[in-house]
Amino acid sequence: MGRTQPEGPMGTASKALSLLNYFSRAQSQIGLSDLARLSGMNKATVYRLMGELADHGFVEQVGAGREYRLGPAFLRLAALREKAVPMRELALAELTKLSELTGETSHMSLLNGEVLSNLTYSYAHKHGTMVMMEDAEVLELHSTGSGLAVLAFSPAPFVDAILSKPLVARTPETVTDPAAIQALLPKIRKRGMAWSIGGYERDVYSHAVPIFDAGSQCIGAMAVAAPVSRMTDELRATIQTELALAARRTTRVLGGFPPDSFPKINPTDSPVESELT
Amino acid sequence: MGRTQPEGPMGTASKALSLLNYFSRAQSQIGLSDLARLSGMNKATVYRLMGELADHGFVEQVGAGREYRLGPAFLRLAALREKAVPMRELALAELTKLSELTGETSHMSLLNGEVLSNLTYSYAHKHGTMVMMEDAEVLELHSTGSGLAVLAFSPAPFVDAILSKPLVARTPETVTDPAAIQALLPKIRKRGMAWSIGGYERDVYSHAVPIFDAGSQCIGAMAVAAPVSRMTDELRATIQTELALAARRTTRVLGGFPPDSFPKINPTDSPVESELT
DNA sequence: AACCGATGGTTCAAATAATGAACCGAATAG
DNA sequence: CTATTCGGTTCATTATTTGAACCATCGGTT
Repeated sequence: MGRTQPEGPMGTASKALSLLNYFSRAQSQIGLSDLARLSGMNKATVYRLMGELADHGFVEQVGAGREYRLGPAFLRLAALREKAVPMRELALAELTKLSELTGETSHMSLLNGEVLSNLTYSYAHKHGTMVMMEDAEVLELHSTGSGLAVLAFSPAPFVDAILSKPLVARTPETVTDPAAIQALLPKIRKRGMAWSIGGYERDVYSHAVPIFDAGSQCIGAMAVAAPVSRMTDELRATIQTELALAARRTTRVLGGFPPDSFPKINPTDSPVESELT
Repeated sequence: MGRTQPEGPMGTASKALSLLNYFSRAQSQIGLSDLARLSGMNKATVYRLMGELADHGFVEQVGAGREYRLGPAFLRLAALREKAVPMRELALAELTKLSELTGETSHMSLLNGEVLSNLTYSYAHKHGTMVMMEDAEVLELHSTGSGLAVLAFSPAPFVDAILSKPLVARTPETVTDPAAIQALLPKIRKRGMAWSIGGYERDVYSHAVPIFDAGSQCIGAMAVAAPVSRMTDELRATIQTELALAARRTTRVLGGFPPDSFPKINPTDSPVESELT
């Protein structure tokens, strides 16, 4: 997936595909004029491109306003992808174990352009409260544990590009100073794990470990998210141990390899206190 | 989805998207040259288009042969589609009930170009044997109950186009004579339900009812598939009654409407014997 | 080793397809 | 009734796509 976006003029196919990125959980239907405005393309161009997307079932038009929404073709293609590369299934198996062992919500997300999107998750049913997740939920790179884990193991130009944009504060705890975030990354690299305490959702204490592909590129992260109020030294130790193991198994089972620089797991390591505050 | 394919020259975006259609359960990885041959496009064109698809995560290259396979973007987009239009979830709810009531495998598939692709399915666990299904399994229109149900409620030009192509016999029971199939369609239209006995898999007795969208276009079918050996008058009656009800509810809950010509369900209708033999 | 026929990838002039300002008719708002 | 919106359409201008030919590399055969 592309850490290769702004390369000269976009091809026509790319323009069509990029239109799909404006659909989200929050905005599932978009009209022609809106789409033209959002994309900065000419209305006629958008009209023709969306027509082509519609011919293939990638979008469909609905209702009186003739608004567009994502089409049914994705269900078929996602099933084919999952059959060829059962990422979701394999990740879910690890997450299920991880949630049982830790008693907390675990999830895995994939890098998609400049954000992470949630691939799948697993709840524990040990407590009356738990951190909630959603399919295809978007996680920002700068404000989440998973995002920091990914940043720490991504190429410097990519990191710089992300951190040079305005960083929105999701909570009062969110770190929005690029320099402060850059300073965190070496620690994360050394530990092979990132933390975030209340940076995304106020009361969520999150640990995250990067996941790598066959070329040792970081493609996403596996994470455990617990309520801040429930975090103890013991829980932290359990999460850190089990998450590291689960993430390593996941990278392996997906056919990937951690980079040589990635720290080896040592079971006798003492749990690490947060270094984010 | 498109019953609108062969309209003059394809746009560039369409060419790119059509490349995705060569990936299937059987062929999940395709090399550049193969793809060029399959599509009839120039190798350089395919190379550039696949590069654009790869930039957006729609395909990825893998291994030594640099072969392409479908990318992770579909997982995200499918999740967004399902969130916006929970077809799969709603259909599965109906299928689960349907399988419980009938004791047999039920499934739903969507029209995708000139074939049906399976959306989801539900097994009953009443018997030791059952008809097996798979996600994104492809069903031909001429040789399956679901396909006949769709044909019977599709525009004549579309039906003619399908039946004018060579019809492969999946089993000795498959009807491959276009005229014979055309003759079946009025009966299916009258009953609002199609049958297929051993036409696709040797020992499968299948009933199918079309599903319609908001414009009363047929978009797919819901079906119950039982082993031929298990079919009795009683089971047939149960399947016909429950399938008709489930399909009607499904069309409704998806926001669709049967066309005016579609037969109303009358609970006192006597079960129908097969008219396919 | 030399050769063959594959493969993935690249080039550049020629040909084609994409583009966008302006325009429509319809629906809505003031 | 006027003024904006909307989705959709047109067509001369323009910029992009195209494809034959070209590499370099790989694996098998002779």
